[in-house]
Amino acid sequence: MKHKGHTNPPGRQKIIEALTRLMWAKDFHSVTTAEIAELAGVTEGLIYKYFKSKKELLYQVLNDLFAQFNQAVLDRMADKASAIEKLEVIIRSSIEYYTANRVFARILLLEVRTSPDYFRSEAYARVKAYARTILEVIQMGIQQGEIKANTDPLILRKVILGTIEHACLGEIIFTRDLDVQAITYSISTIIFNGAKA
Amino acid sequence: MKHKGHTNPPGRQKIIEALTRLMWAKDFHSVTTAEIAELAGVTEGLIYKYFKSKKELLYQVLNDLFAQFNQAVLDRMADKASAIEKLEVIIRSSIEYYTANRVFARILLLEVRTSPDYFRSEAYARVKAYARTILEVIQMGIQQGEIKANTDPLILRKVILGTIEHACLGEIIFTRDLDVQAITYSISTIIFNGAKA
DNA sequence: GGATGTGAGTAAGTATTACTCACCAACATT
DNA sequence: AATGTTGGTGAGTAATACTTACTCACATCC
Repeated sequence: MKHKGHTNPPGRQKIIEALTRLMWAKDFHSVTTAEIAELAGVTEGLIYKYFKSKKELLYQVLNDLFAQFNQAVLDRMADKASAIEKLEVIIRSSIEYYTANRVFARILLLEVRTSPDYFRSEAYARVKAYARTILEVIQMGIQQGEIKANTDPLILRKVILGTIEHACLGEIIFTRDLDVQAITYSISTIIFNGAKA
Repeated sequence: MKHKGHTNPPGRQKIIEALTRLMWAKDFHSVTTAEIAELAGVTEGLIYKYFKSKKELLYQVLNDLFAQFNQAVLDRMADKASAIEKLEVIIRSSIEYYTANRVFARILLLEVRTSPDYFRSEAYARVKAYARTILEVIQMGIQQGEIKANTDPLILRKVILGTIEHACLGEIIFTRDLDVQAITYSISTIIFNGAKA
């Protein structure tokens, strides 16, 4: 019998937690279903009751984690009036959250992107919605005259997201610590004021 | 007997070519050693004569491809005098090369980064050397007064590399085409002149 | 010109892995 | 009392990455 996905039984939650914990130590591919089942205290078969595949399990984990991340950023953005302030909050919050939740960051920025299935998943739909929010902030900034009128909003978003991701990747992979305030300031300065003298 | 790696016999080259060709159609993990061997016209055992593991094979493929990429960019940078011009060449060449060689880009930006072994590989050493070259260009630009003196060179590099990668990722994954000239111009404008009005 | 070693390649394994399927035991609902 | 649904088990299975023992061809050296 197949699970319909309208409940959240303890076994299911244990499986999600087990994968998340195991991914502190190694990458997704190196984690086996046997390990997950053992740590969760269930049988391997149960994993496939709740998730179509090992990958699908990963996407669900990401989906849960991203929902939290998204909410955290939106909350912090709420009280900022100007578009540039909002974008600064996005930069600072992302870096903060990524470094504080390395497993989440690794899943989002590295593990899922390799396979095409991800881009049809619920998790990716959430990521897309988040990206749209950023785009709207940029467009608002242009309308209000805060951001140069000739700026391509899609490209500015790429600059912002790409920079954030690249800035965190090194620290995530090598588990180095970084000074969130200093990096946020440096990034904002370059993106908003330009590098040219 | 183990292979010592001082020659490049036909079998070895066939294996590398086979993996590269197979990765046009699917991601690395979905490509099996059986498939590689069949397309190369050799036995599975031979793969493990020349490569310690399937991953090691991937790193070697990347190593070869990155060497070409690196050389192509350096050649194009050679005749540019100013630092900003050099950086523009880097941006344009990267985007051009990534979109023209999607398999290379996918390996470099997506497939290898998931496992820690990569960061100890020869291929990664090459990538690091390339990154150092970019850093030197930025430092030169600061010394010559082209780039703002208070710019953090490491952060500017992150902005440039992060933006390039993010800009290409979407197009690589969804195999969309992009206007290299237009995107290069937009990116350069934002990074060098800033987004703020 | 036999002995010795070495590089290129094969063939037949093996342990592990992701995934399946039939089944069980409660507990609702009809 | 019959029927279905949910949460969970346990014994499988095909396929996969990797290993080991083995050829064959060809240099080189005394």
